[in-house]
Amino acid sequence: MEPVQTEETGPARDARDAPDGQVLGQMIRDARKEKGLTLEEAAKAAAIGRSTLSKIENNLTKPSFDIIRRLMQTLDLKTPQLFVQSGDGDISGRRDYTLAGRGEHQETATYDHELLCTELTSKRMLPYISTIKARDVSEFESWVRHRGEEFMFVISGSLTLYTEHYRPLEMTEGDSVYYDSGMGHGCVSTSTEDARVLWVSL
Amino acid sequence: MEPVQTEETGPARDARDAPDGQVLGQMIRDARKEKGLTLEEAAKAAAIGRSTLSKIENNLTKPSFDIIRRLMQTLDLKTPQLFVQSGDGDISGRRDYTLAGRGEHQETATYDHELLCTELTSKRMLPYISTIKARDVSEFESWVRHRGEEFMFVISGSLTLYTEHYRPLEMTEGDSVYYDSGMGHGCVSTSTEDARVLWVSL
DNA sequence: GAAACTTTTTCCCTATTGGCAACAAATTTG
DNA sequence: CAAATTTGTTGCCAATAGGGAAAAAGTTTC
Repeated sequence: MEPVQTEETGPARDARDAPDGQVLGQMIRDARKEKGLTLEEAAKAAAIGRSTLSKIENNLTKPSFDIIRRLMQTLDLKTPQLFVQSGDGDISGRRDYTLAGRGEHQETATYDHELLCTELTSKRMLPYISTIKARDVSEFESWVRHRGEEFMFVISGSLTLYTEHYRPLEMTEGDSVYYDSGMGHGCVSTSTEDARVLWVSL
Repeated sequence: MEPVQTEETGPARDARDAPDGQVLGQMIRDARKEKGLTLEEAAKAAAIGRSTLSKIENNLTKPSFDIIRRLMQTLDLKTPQLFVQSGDGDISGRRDYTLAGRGEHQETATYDHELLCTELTSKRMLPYISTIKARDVSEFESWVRHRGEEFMFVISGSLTLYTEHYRPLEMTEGDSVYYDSGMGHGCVSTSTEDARVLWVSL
C-alpha cells in the first residue's frame, strides 16, 4: 500500500490569489492595523508621505522598492509573502506529510539524505533527515556551500559540525544550530552509530 | 557557567554592507551573471526593458517594487538579502547554537515552547521545540493561524494534528508535516507522555 | 445631533521612472 | 583588422510615483 503523501487541497478558501500583487495594499494595511498605527504614524515612522501610504494600501499606485523596504521595517512585515505571485503553485491552504522513513532518499559519499514532504514543490523551506556517514573531515572534497540559511537539529548520535570561520562544534542528541549556509560547512559522525540530523534549509 | 550561545563573527568578510541598498544594483548584476544571462535575456524573461535593467544595475534609478519582484523570480534572488539594511545585524557569516534543553522557554495554555538559537535575531526561520500539553481540541480557544509556512517533525510521543480544511492527521515519532500556517492548526498529544515536536516556521 | 476632532482619501504638481531607440563598447567572424 | 554581430549605456519622452494641502469620511463629545 502506497502511503498517501498529500491529501486534497482545501476547498473554497478566500481565493484572493489576486493578479500580480493586487493584495499588496491589503497586506500592508493589515500589518499597520495590527500594530495599531494610523496612516500618519506609520507614514512618519517610515519617513514617507501620508497620502503615499494611503494610495499604496488602496492599490492606487505601484510603490517603489525603496518605499516598500521602509514599510517592511516599520511594520515588521515578513519579506517572503510579499513576493508570492499569483497562484504560482504556492502552498496556500495546503498540507503535505511524510511518515517516518518514507521520504525520498538521495545519497552522496558522505551523507544519506531523506527529503521530506516532497509533494509540496513550491514550499520555501527544504526539510530533510540526514544520516552522517562521514567519519573524518578529510572525506569532504570541499566545503558544502549554498546561499541561504540553514537550521540543523540532532536527532540521534553525536557529531562534529565544521563551519568556515569558526572552530568545530561538538553536538549531541537534542542540540541544534542555525547558520548562514553561504559559509562552508560539513558534518562528521562521532558516535558509534552514524548520527542522524534534521536539516531545514532555506 | 553560562553556555556560549554565539561565537564571534567570522573575520573580514566582504564588508559591503553599504548604505541604503546602494548595493542593490550590484546584487542584481551578480545574480544575473551567475545565471549566465545577458541584459537582453534577463530583461525579456522578467518582462521589463533592457535599459531599465541596465539602469537598475548601475544604480541610476530607484526601481519600483513591481520590477524588483519580477527580477527576483527571473534571477532566483533570495528575498531576504535585498532587505538587509546597512549592517542590520544580518546573519551573513554567522552561526548560533543551542544545547539540548537550553532554549528560551515560553509557555501557553496548550503548549510549552522552547525557542532555539535566539541569539541570531535576524534569522528568517524560527525553530522551536514544543511540548504538546493539550489533550483535546476543546482546549484551543481558536485556530492558531499566522501567515507563512511551517514544518513540523515529531521528536517523541504521538499526536493528532488538526488543520483547517483537512481531516485530522495522526502522527508519531519520526513523522513530519509541512503546511501553510495561514490555515488554522493545532496539536493534541495522544501518547501517555506529552508529545514533543520540532517546529520551524517562516 | 451638531460641533470638535481624528483619520483617511482625493487633488494638484513636480520629480522620476521605465520603455524605445539611437549610440557606444565589446566580442566574434571573415 | 575591418565588418558584422552582440552586449551594455545614454537621450528622450510619455506615464506615473510621491509629497503637500484641501476635502471627505469617520469618531468622539457634549
